[in-house]
Amino acid sequence: MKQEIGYITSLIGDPVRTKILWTLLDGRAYTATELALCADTSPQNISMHLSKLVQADLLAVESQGRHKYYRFSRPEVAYAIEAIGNLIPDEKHKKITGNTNNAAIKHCRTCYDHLAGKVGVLLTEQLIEQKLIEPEGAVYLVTKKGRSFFSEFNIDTDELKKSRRIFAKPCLDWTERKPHLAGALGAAFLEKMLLSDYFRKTKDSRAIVITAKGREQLYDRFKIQA
Amino acid sequence: MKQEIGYITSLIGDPVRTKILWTLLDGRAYTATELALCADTSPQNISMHLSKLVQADLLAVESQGRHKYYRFSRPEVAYAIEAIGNLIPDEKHKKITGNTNNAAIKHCRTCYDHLAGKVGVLLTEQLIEQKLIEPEGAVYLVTKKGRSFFSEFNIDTDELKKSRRIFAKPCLDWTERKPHLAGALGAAFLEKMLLSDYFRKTKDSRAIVITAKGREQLYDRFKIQA
DNA sequence: GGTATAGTTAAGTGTAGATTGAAGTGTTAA
DNA sequence: TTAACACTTCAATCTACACTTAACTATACC
Repeated sequence: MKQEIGYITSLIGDPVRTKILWTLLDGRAYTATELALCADTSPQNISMHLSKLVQADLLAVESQGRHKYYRFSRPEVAYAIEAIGNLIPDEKHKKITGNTNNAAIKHCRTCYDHLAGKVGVLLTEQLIEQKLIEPEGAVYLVTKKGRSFFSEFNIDTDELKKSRRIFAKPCLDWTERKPHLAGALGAAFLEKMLLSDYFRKTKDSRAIVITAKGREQLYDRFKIQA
Repeated sequence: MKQEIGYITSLIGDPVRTKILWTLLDGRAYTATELALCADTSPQNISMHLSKLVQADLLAVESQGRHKYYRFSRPEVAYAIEAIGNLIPDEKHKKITGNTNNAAIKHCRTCYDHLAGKVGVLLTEQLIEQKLIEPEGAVYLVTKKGRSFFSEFNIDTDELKKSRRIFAKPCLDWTERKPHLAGALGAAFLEKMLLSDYFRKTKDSRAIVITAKGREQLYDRFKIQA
């Protein structure tokens, strides 16, 4: 039973669970009650749904005091949800989540734990253009020039490669339909840019706002007018 | 309603519809009754499910006489289903579809309309190794050497590029977890290899058998012992 | 200690939507 | 021109499983 796709699809298929997964796509860990709010349902109900998702190894839990934090158990889950997002009938992507601020989310957002949207795609294209990373098969390699670039952000690429997680790979952007940088490097890069206050996360959305500082840097380094 | 993921996930979530989608993953077009057999349900029921999938633009229909042939409306649907396949709990992939011939399907199969499985991945690696195609961003480019290679198979790569479909891209293999060649080129390549009788499709499975001729060619050209 | 908050578990209920049965349209082939 | 076949449509039925109500455990903080 557990080894069939039907098991996975039926899990993903429930509207409440879909909302949970869609919410977690911003890469943050959420508590059960936060998710209950997002999915607009009761604590008991969300608890039931979450336990099913954990049992199927789609989500992982971590207890912190009386809170329980839920997040994706592995990046493939996020990739699959994104792939499903790609199937949403086009029609100019009118209502993306039923929310309103779709312009912002198309422009600049997180995809699991890395940068996506128009800005994410442009940035990735520039990293390649400037020969900081280069595509090789279905992954990206970091060039010598790239290694020193990332070290400016306190990212030790050699150290990152040691992690179990895939180092750097393209992830298809569901609004731009072009690839953006994902994997351990993509995650680290976004993390450092958030730390450097180039970007700031928004409260209840995957949208990300670009700070004045970030705007300046994006233009100076990459000629991106964000 | 139609512009939300919940709409898509709930469609994919039904067990009968999942079976339909999983079956169509071999790239063939199936009639309604064939699909009813695969999904082990009644004609009326399959008709209802199919019409929902068509309405959502996940499937396309073509009438031929009194038959109706169903297939994926676009490659992204197949990619999404494959991405979900990647989420099946590992445990050595014991029961892949509930069928028995899992060894064959892991070794050599179709993924939508191109070659996948161990052989598909090895072949793709060799195409890169021999500099017939080269990765560039999230797509593959065909080298000059590659152009003449494919023309041996009566594939006019320049002509192929004119189609709306993405020319050549890596697709993550859900058994090998490595990329294999997809897109218009991947589809054309498999088509020609089937025509040349290197491979033959099997009746009710995505598994593909390698002919003696194919085995020879794979070794001679690519040093692949299949 | 006591009280508030976070989350879980168990039993009973309700309903969306899959399934079935019966009757229909259009197509093929004898 | 009849019969068999491929598929659809429309009610009627059935049922899995999400949701609720209620009682419970565990942690936090005063």
